[in-house]
Amino acid sequence: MSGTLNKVMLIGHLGDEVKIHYFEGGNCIARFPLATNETYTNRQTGEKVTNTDWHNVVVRNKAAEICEKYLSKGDKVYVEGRLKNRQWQGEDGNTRYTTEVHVQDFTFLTTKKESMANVQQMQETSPSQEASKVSGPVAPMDETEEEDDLPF
Amino acid sequence: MSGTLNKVMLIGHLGDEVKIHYFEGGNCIARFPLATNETYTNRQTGEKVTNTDWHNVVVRNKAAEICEKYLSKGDKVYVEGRLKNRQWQGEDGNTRYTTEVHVQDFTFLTTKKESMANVQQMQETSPSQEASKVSGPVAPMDETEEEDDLPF
Amino acid sequence: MSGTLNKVMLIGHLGDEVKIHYFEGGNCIARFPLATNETYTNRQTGEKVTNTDWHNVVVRNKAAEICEKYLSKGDKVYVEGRLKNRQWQGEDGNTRYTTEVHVQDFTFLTTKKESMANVQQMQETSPSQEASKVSGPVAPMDETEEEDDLPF
Amino acid sequence: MSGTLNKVMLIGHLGDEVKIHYFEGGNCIARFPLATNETYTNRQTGEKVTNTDWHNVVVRNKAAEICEKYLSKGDKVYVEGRLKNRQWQGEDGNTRYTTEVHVQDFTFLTTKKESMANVQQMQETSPSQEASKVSGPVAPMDETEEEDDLPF
DNA sequence: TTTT
DNA sequence: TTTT
Repeated sequence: MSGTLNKVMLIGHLGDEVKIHYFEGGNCIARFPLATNETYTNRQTGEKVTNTDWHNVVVRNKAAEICEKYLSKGDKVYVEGRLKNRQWQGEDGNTRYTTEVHVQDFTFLTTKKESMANVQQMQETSPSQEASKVSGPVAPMDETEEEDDLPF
Repeated sequence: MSGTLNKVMLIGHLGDEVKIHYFEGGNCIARFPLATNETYTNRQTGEKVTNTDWHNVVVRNKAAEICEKYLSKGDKVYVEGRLKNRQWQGEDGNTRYTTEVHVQDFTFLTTKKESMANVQQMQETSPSQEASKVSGPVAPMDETEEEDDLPF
Repeated sequence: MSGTLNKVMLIGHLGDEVKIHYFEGGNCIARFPLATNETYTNRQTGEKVTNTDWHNVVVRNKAAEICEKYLSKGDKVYVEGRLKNRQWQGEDGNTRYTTEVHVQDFTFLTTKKESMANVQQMQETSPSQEASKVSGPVAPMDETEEEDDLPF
Repeated sequence: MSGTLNKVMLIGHLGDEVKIHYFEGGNCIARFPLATNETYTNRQTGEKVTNTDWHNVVVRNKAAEICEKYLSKGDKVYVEGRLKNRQWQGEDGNTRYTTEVHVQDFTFLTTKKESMANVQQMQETSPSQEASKVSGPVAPMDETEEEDDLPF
């Protein structure tokens, strides 16, 4: 259902290290701040202005572990996902709202270690996918493999 | 400059009427809430869950006036723009943060009045553009008109 | 791997019915032409010009069957996918190239039958996903169900 | 008008140098091939497969000149634009079709010369824009400057 | 070949 | 607060 679209695409730099948190049962979530910039010239003064926007990026499970392993503060990354509003209780008892970018796909744009070569362009995987992937003899990294030759 | 990307694309329904505010000098800004839905089936219980995300959409100047004129509560619209964090002072004196979607392009997806036929697929125009458009004998609606003089 | 991005997003109308083709083994592929329009005003003559672009849309497997079942000529649809070049042998023996849009996600924008309510916003599913969906007692429609066990 | 969307977003590497062509009247067009990759693991054989897609990128006028000046074979770039079908006459007299990506926005992702720092994240400008920009005391590079202080 |  |  729905007929709606909720899509965010960012290229930016990590403002801090990736923080990962594990839940009971093995799920995990990683978070990091991502900075994007816009630059424009003030028409009155003629001076160049750079403005930074910070985005709360959230990644889950296998993708979270990959980000935690390979991304560092300052790295450039492309992330694609959806906007999600999260509300939480402030210390003063009031409800606060935060907008997060929940990642569905990403690509590292800083090339550092050759070891990370084969983990890029990761897609968020659901638990069912991961299960089947781990159990299979050859675990495909994403969903782009040709499905024609697949035995199910 | 920058080498970064900050892009949001939404298809959703207006949760309320468009509110427009005029500034001295003639600039204006319009705001409306936009709802997107995600639907999934809870694997434990088997029940279908619909979750709604609300987005603070912000439109400026000419585009704002078109939205205010043609969009109503419940209408479906495609908007494209960038994420922008705005901070404001709460009543308790604390700084609060809101994430907004600043619209650069949009398309109406609810077709109601034939009069709106020629205002769709509006692109945000910079002041310089608008100036030249108004002054010219024929005001192009977007940036694609330049191809007229090119032989392909 | 790769550090590249290949993304297409279209909202358009089907120019013809969906044609589906089944392979041995049960895989299938569906194709349909999708029209997008641009409109601009010729600056010389002042006349309004509408230009149509046609896109070769390709969908696979379960998503293909849903499109074939619910989409008809003239319907409006949002599709998201990747550009893919396909080459084929012309009758004259020369190699020809066609660019296709291979769909990863889509949303119906024409609302016709209530029966299609629960098939929209389909994501291309990998074989492993499909397997788990069909075999499981509760078939998740997309990848968002994993959040059930997470406390936020 | 239109209610349609035609959007392409690519991150890839230039497969060749930028070729620019000037028309009478000062307009110009630049072209270059852009490569994107997808990588997947063949589940039968277990071998990793990389597939490259080539895109015909087309840029116009000021943006074309910037690309010609700062982009070289092998550079990584983000381009955003629309799909456009062009037909031409083959040597055998038959009509051939080519799909091009007409760029509306781009960002260099290879950082080479500091001199290019202030030309990135360029947006395609229509002739009217360029005219007004050049004539103004301070020419904004794109449309993101704050419009609040503008006299209309 | 679509749609407004 | 929207929509299906």
